[in-house]
Amino acid sequence: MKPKLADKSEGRIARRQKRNRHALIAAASEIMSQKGIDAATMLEISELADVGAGTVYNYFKSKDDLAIAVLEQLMLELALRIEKVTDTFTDPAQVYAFGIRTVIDTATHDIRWRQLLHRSEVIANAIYRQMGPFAIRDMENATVAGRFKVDNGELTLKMASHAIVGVALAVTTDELPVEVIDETVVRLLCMTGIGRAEAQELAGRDRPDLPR
Amino acid sequence: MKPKLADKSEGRIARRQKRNRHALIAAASEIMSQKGIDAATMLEISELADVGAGTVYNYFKSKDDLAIAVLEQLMLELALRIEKVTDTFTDPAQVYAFGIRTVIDTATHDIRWRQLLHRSEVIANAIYRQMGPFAIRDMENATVAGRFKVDNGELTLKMASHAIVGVALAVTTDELPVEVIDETVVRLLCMTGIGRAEAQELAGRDRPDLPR
DNA sequence: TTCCAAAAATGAATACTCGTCAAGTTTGAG
DNA sequence: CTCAAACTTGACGAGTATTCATTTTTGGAA
Repeated sequence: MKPKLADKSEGRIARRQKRNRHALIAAASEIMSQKGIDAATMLEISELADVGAGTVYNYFKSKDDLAIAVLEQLMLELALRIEKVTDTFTDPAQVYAFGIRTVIDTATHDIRWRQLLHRSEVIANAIYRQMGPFAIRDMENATVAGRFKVDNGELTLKMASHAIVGVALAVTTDELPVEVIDETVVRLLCMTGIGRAEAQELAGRDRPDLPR
Repeated sequence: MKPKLADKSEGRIARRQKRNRHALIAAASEIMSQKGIDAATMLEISELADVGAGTVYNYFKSKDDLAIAVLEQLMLELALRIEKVTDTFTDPAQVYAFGIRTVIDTATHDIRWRQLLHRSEVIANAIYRQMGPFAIRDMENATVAGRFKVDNGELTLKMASHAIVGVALAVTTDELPVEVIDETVVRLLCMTGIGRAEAQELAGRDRPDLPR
């Protein structure tokens, strides 16, 4: 800690560490998506990432910590992809609606997400934390524009993220039919204070494809 | 399985089995509430229930199965206590509102629930399954009475139960202040198709104490 | 280039767990 | 009393997350 490193060297270390961290998250993502978080073992993950078993703990406090990192990365990627598309939208309410819809669609259809839904509070939290900055901004914009009436964005998003995970879980386990997704989106939009008719119109609009 | 037992004897066996089952659920409830579901060990539980370690598996398929039984019992008790009070209500919408409110209050304030919230999908499912018959009946009654506009009670309850757990978890971890509970109830009522003003009035009504 | 202390990586060892199962015990009808 | 079915038991197998003493790597200083 004494010898301060020059810029170049600091970059080197940081880069290698970032490589390991990345490799670990990628490996964990791969295995956890396939077998579920609980069934994935730290040994498997470290082997796929090509590091020693103990090395994982230089980067993550625990298995749960690693799972959280995996889910937050997954969510951040999705949030950024959504951002790429919605920055052309003129109606801020539509931006929020598109976000909600895309998250629940992805959670329901993307195979990689299915296994992860069984740790609801972790994935709901990842949605809350990563989508938060975007979603709350959208809700505020839509409120200013007179479309929504949201006075507590954090609460609205907290409720929405958990509800989304709950419905996605019910759909993937065939407890509820996929058709409920449409209605779910409408209900979540209603929670923002917009009228039901407007919510249905919003939810029914054409949605552009996501990039990548 | 061949020799059919007489009524008296059947009662004896059944009673002993019921005792064991009850003791196991009570012990698991005690320990899981204190240390959390994951940290509770099957050995501890079997010792507190005063049965052999292997005996637990004669009554429950797995630790998760036992946890589910614990949570469902906890929820059923609450549902019945709610039922005791609300059968005097004349407005079916108020019955639903009272139920929602009581569940979120209990989840937030009862120490026994705190640790259990960390397995969101399990507890949300317990709420869904045990409150379901009551809550969905109330929503239908309220819809017939013209107070609510619910066409899919299962979906509404699924969303509500997960949202409740999410908010309760956020409140117990100080992520959100307890004050959000009022607004949460209003929002969940809004999801039933009732207007916001009516929802606020409903949520603001005096609530009788629970029995026991 | 060589040296060295600090940082990082390693994987064998630790400490525990869930769930199984062969052996023993209880049950109640005959 | 006898016996077979049903239940109970706790030691044990199979595996796991995490730790830690040891080895390897790193990058500035001489």
